[in-house]
Amino acid sequence: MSNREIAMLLKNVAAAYAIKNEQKYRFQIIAYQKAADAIESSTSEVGDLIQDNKLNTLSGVGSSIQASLQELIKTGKVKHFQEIMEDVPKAVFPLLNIPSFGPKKAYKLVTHFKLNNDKTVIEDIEKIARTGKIADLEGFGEKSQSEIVKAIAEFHSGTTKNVRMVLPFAQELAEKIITYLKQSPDVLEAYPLGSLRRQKSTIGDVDIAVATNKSQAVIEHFVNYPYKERVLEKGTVTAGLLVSGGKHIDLMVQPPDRFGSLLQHSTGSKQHNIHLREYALKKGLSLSERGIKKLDAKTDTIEKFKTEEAFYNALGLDWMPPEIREDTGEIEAALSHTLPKLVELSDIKGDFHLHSSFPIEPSHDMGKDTMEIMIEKAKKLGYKYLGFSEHNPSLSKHTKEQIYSILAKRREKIEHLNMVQKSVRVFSLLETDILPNGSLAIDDKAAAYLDATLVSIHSVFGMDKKTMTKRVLTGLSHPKAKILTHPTGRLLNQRNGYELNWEEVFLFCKEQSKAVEINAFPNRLDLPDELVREALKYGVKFFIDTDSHAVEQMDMMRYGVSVAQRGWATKDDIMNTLEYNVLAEWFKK
DNA sequence: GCCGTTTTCGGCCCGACTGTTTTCAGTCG
Repeated sequence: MSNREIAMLLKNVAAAYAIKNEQKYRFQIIAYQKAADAIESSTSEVGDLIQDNKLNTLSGVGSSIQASLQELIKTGKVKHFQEIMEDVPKAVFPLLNIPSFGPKKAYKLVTHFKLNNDKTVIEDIEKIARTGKIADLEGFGEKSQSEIVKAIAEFHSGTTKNVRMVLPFAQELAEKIITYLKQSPDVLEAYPLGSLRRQKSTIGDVDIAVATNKSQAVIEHFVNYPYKERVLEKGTVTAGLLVSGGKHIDLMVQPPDRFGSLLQHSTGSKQHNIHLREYALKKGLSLSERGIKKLDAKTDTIEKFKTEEAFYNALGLDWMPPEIREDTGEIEAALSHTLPKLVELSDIKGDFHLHSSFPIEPSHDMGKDTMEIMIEKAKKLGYKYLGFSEHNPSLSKHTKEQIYSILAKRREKIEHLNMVQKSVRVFSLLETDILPNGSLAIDDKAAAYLDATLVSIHSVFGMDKKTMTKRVLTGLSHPKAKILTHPTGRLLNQRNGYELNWEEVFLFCKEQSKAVEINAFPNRLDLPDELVREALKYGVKFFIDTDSHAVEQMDMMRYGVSVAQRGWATKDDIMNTLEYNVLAEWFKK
C-alpha cells in the first residue's frame, strides 16, 4: 500500500469521525489529518519504516496510529478503522476528493439521494445536480448546485492535469501574475509566498501577498487578470483565481504596516504556523496575518508589524529562512538563538556536473554547448573552478582502445583549456554508470585519464533495496569514484526513485570520504531535502551541481542551494564552497 | 489521538470566504 493510499485512508477516518460527531471527536479528527499529512509527505514508504523499526520517527503519528498501521501492512485492514467507518456509506469517500466537498456536504447528499455505489457516485451527483434536485435540499440552493457541477468538471479535468508544479514553472507563473499586479499603482509590494517561497521541491498552488492601502482596488485588479479561467473567490482581503492547467492562484492583501505578519502567515508552513501559534498562546498571545493580539487585554488592539523580522523578534525568536519553516526544530532553534547559518548561492565556487558537447559518444544524452562556452558562463557566475562530467563513452559501440583514445583526447583538451585561461580551473571528470553488478562502465586504464568520476545508476532500476544498495556501494568503492550523483534516481512527477538503505550509504560515504550530490536540476532535486538533513547527522559532505546539458541550465544552481538549505546544510557541509587547492587535494585522495 | 526546557494530564491556530441564512455552517489554506 502506497503512502498516498494510506494517507487517503487516514483522511477518510477523520471524515468518518466528523460525520459521526464533529464536536466529540474534534481532536481525533485533527490527529488523523495530521498523521495523514505526515505520511503523505514522508520520503520513506510506511512499509519500509515498519521494517526498519522507524515508524515512530514520523511526527504526528503516535503509538495508537502506529499500531493501526502495523495491522494495516500485515493484514491489509484495520479493525478499529472499520468500526469507525462502518456507519458511513462508502459512497461518501470518493466525493471528498472534489474541491468544496467536505464530510458534511458529501454525507448529506449521499444519504438524501440514497447513493450506494462508490464507483459511480461522482457521476450520480453530477446527474442529480443537472436535474435541479439539489437546489431544493435544505442548506443548498441554485448557486451551490451549479458550483457542484463546476467543481466536478474541474475535478475531472484535474485528474489528468493536476500534477504539482516543478519550481521554475511555479516561479514563472508567479512572476507573470506579479508583473500584472504591479501594473496597479496601488500595489506597493508583491511577493510569492507559501511553498514557493519555502522552495519546496514541487508546488501545488501559487500564493501571492500584496502590501497596499487600497485593498479593494487591488482585489478588483487581481480578479481581472486577463488569463484567468475563472474567479474562485473574492473577498475584502483575499481572492482566488483558477488559471489554465487547473492551477490556483491565491492572493492575500494587507496594509504596509501589517505586511510583516502577512508574510509570516502566508509563507507557512501550516505546521510551522500552528506550532508558533501554540507557543504564543502559552505566552498569552494570539497570532494571525493581522498581527499579534494580547489575550488578557481589555481592548482588541493588535500590535502591527511592518517586517517579518520584527514579528518573529516580538515573540523572542530570531528570523529564520523560509526554507526551514517546516516545524522540524526551527522554532526551538530560533528561540535559543542557535539557528544554523545556511549555505548561500554566493558561497558556491564551482559546478561539477556539466555535460558539454565534447564528442565523447556517450551511453546517454550529450550536452549541447562547448566546453569553452560553459567556461565563459562559469566566469560570469563568479566560479573559481568547474568539472566536466559527460556520460562515459558507450560500452556497446566502442572497443576498449577506442574508449581510451576518446578519453585521452578529452584529457588533452581539458589540459589545453587550463593552459589558455587561468581564472576557472577545469577538472577532468566523468559521469560513469554503475552497472547492475556494481562495476563501473570504465576500466582502470580509462579511469586514469580522469581526476575523478561521478557515479550513478542509469539502468535496471527495479532491483530490491538490498541488492541496489550493494550495487551502489560497490560502484562507489572504486578509488576514482568520489561523488554519488542523483542518488535516488527520482524524476519529479515522472517516477519515484529506487530504494536504498540510506543508513548504510551515509555511513559508507562518511567512512570512505565519498561525497553525495545535491542535483539542482528542477525535476530531480536529488538528494531530496529530508535525506540531506538525515545525511548531515552522519557527517556526509555534499556537492551541489546542476547536471547542465546546456549552458543556460547552469543558472539552476540556486534550486540545489535551496534543497541544501531545506536540509539545514551550512557552507562547511558543501564541498564546492572550498578553495581550489583543497578540492584538488581531496579528489586525489 | 498526539505531545511535552512551564505538563505523562490537559491542553490542542486562526481567520477568510461562500451560500444560505437572519447569525451560521461548511470548507479552505
